Amino acid sequence: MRVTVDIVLFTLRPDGAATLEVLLVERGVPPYEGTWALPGGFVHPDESLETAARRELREETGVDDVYLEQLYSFGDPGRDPRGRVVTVAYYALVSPDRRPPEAGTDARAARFWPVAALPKLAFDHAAILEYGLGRLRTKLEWTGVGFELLPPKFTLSELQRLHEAILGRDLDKRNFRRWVAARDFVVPLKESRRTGRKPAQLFRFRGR
Amino acid sequence: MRVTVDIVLFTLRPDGAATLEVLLVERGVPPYEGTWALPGGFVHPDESLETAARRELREETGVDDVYLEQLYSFGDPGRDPRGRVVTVAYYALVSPDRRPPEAGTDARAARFWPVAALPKLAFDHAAILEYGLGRLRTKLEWTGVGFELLPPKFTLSELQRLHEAILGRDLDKRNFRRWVAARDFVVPLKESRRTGRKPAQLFRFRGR
DNA sequence: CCAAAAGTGTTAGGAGTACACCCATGG
DNA sequence: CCATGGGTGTACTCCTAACACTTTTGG
Repeated sequence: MRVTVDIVLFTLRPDGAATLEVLLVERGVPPYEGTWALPGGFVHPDESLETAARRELREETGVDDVYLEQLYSFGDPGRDPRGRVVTVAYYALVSPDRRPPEAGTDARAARFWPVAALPKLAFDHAAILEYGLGRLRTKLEWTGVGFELLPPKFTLSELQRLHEAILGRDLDKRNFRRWVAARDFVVPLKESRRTGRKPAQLFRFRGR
Repeated sequence: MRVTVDIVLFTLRPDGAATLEVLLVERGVPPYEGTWALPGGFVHPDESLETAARRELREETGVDDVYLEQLYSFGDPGRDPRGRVVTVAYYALVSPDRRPPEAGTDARAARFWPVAALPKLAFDHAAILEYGLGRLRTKLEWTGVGFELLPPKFTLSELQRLHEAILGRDLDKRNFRRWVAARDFVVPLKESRRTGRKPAQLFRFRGR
């Protein structure tokens, strides 16, 4: 019986609308050659599960240094045509100001896809992705997770658009700002962003 | 690389104080022969993870038909002296009116232990148990889970003692009853329990 | 001066918490 | 009649949700 890790890595494209995207790789080897899949692969005998997840992410996509959390394990017989494979799924968050992913080992291509318009996925990866999305939403409501998806300096409007993108609904500006202020997630900086309009106060996360 | 399942099975001893207990087996085979451990074992090639968890529970302890939910996967190298073993942990809940567990395959003994007074555990099972306990507590606060720990008919006081046992603190009787009523978790029955004192209204779960 | 995004307060309803007394029964 | 656990209401606080206008800047 073999064990793999698969990673559902979310990012946010800061294109005004702030669309939520997931990192996928186009498989370069059978099975499912040419099909898009979550990055992942077999766990080595001497590494922990989380280490394996980080290594696979780096090898297959060049993405490094991410927030990572274990999600769920999927192990139905028949989920992998190569035989019995149990996968431990992780979810990860990266800010969009990182260099774009590059295809690595066993991958023909690596890129982000908007969660609203995904290609057909290999194995049971559609189910894994769906599970990750659900977790991301609940995490966001109970804890402050989500900050990892933004660049180090950001405006409150950007933070709000992030939450709206993940939750899939609009939020009230004043209530959202009160909510953020009540926790103390963010620290105001001495800078503001001079966009074409009224300048916006910049913030960073508290902690790190 | 091999895959096991381990089950953290909670029950409630209805001894007035309502103590929370966990099912453990005394290992009858190496490694850790003679040490107490969570029930569990290797996943067969043709069964799902959850099926494996149910089978192991039945084989090792005679316990059947339980509420079961996946908890977390533990896979650090070195956690099992037999080599690299990844375990998928489940947590389970049973009502206390079931017949007592019986030692089965590979188990010298099987019994419940109060979570407040546990023996030394094999492998990394102490960490797994601790994780399960944490999950049980948070589940209880956000959802109505916990009902599975009671017999089919129960009084509100019994339900309250259950919550107190799991949360580890006392709850206000009136507030607790209002909380239960606000969700609609329970349905009143036409019976009451004639205990030595004022009879108590019996309830069952909605949608059992 | 206009377009565009930033920023800001008040009110109403719901949920949780603290708190004390009467009731029904069996012995 | 008394000991025991069953059962009930109110007031306060806090969090959430609804809702609209003014400010600053670049062009």
